[in-house]
Amino acid sequence: MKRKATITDVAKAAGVSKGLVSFALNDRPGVSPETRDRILGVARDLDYRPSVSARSLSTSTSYAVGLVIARDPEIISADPFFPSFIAGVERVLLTEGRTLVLSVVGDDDHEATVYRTLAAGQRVDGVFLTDLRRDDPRIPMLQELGLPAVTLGHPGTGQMGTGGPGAGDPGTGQPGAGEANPFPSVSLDDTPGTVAAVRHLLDLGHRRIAHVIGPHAMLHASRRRAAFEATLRDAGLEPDPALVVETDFTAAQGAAATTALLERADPPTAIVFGNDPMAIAGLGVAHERGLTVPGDLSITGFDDSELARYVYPSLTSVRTDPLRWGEAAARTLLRLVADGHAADVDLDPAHLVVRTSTGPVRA
Amino acid sequence: MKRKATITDVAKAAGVSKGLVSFALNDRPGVSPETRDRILGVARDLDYRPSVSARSLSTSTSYAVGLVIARDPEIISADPFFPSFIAGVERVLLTEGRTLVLSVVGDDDHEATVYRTLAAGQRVDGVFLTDLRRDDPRIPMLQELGLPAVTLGHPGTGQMGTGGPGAGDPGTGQPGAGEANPFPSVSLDDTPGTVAAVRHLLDLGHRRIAHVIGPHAMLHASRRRAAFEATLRDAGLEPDPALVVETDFTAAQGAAATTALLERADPPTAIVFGNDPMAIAGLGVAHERGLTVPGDLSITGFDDSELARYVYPSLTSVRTDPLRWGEAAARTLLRLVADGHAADVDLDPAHLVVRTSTGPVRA
DNA sequence: GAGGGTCACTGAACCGGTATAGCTTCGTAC
DNA sequence: GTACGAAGCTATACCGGTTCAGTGACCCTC
Repeated sequence: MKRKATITDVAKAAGVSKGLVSFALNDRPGVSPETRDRILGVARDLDYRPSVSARSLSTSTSYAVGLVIARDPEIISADPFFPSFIAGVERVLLTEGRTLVLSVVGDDDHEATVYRTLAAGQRVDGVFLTDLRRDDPRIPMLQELGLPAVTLGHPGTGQMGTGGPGAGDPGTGQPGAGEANPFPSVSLDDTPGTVAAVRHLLDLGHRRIAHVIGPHAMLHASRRRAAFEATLRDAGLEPDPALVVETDFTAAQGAAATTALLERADPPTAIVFGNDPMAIAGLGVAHERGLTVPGDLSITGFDDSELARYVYPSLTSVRTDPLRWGEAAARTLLRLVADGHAADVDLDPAHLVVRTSTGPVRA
Repeated sequence: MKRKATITDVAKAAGVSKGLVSFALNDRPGVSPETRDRILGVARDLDYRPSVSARSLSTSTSYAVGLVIARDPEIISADPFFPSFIAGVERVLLTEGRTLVLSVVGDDDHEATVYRTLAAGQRVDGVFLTDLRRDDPRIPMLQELGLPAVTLGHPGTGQMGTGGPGAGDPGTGQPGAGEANPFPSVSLDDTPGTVAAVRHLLDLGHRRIAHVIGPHAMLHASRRRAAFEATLRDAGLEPDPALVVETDFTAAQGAAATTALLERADPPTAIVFGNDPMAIAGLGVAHERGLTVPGDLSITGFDDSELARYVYPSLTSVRTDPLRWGEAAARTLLRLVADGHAADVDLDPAHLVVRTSTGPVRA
């Protein structure tokens, strides 16, 4: 293994100053075409690659972006959202020569430390802010740190985009309409998907519909809950709080929630789950108890993971396209870092994919 | 947002030279206890954090390790192995102040480029080598690049550890026993798990057992196949090549393979799947065709993901503990980077977790 | 009380890039 | 024929750490 070529080596070999090599490589004006070609040729011959740390040091740029995931390892592995999202992010970063610095922290305490470390150590130029929480403390913190960020969804209204057509969403409102999002957001409005799922069940005749949601602290959970309840009210039904169960998104809690719901004196005839793993676990519990799906119980998932299509019965789910979400978020973050600003992006809203886990309520 | 404090600020504030500050912070001898305390105090007051790029530049160390995943985004999101593995890696890195640089590349062409870029740009100090392939070209490449690496499993014999007790493994042998692994390996012998799965099915009376495996090019696929076939032979059965189906690890191909197997004139009575998503998809196909599991068909998975416990019927699977694997791999890689060498690690071998997707063959 | 050794500390070089002021050289305008 | 401007290039400072040779001060020893 021979020593790596530095910019000085290239300069010497090309018979110019290293400043000029820098100019040529970053194609800036002030270099004659012939010299530029010669320099580029020499660089190629020497297999020269600029040192990222040296470049970072002089430009105060790290050429990397960060993703901090504050969820239990268990949950991450079960929920296909993040892997897909990351894949989308990578797809963009790769073409731009940036890298992704990933941090998985179990609990929230460490989370703040991680952001501080990333920011202070100049490890990353910007970060993605996922799983937004109510009055998310990370937003002022990142502002104070001066670390650019892109939020997944609007902090004010969860992932609400420009407003789901006709969704209403009277539950969440704009809490503190004054506090605008200081960061660009990339949103995929999941309200229409939730609404469609509930309407679909209503159309099938269901009246006792349960909702198994994610952690209350996460904005999208409360937003989806609001959409869920608003849709019921639109149909003239009063939502029953006892039919809303909060979980941590794991299959284990999805199963437990299903069991609890089915053991009630007046069990629901349909359950809307907050993600696919929980829905699949719910499917298992139903079978276990001798219920048929969708005969005795209809079930819907969320995110439309690959497996949804292949379980039995195939799972009606809400498609959110995390891959595209990751791509859009990455593009927005890179633009923000480069230009100092970037426009909000609204992706195609989530929509319902009807399969065979939902059916008419038993007469 | 005020400017970040540099080592020079600390030095000035403490009234010493910056060299001494560096010594104090990296607690090296040659600093009096009082001075050290004073410096550390000042550093804390100023909320000083060393710049990673500056440090990287002078030490030629990036304080980051890399993981390159060369699988389709689709597959990664379906297969819980990598998320868990990454979570394990993170758990260790976090305590050591290192970060993980992740790269997801769809196809193998880009893979080489990514390694070269990571190495040449001094982006990472070392990498994890996953999904080892037969005569893996990445090994000589990394050697040539001088980039430290840790392999998941032995390149010679797949993930074989010190040899599963009594497993025999006459199929794989040591191909080219001369080519030792230049890198330390962290292995989790999955042969005992495979053997146990097949034995379990044989004990239940199954004779026509199919095997749905991962890509042939990946070492663990061929190793598991060998273990599978050896176990059949031990029982006096001749393996039927038609009952071995190669897939890309996606649920889609798992479903397709199951369909193909069940449409044969002499369908298998049990199927051993290479991962859980495929097994779950297989479960779905069986149900779809009106078969009961395990009455008409027994099914086993691999990796024992969280969902395995919650599908119906609950999935008999082989537990491999990717989380612990990640932790061990990270520790080994850090040691390798720090000391220049590290010992191979053999984790507890995979073992079978029997649930309800396997049962006696129908009389 | 001079020589030797240790300890605490300083100052400057260095890592490999980028940024910029300044120096040639040449062409053109008046 | 001199002045001026621009193009092309060089030299050097700088980013923020680490490393190491060197400098005093102090103690010990004979």
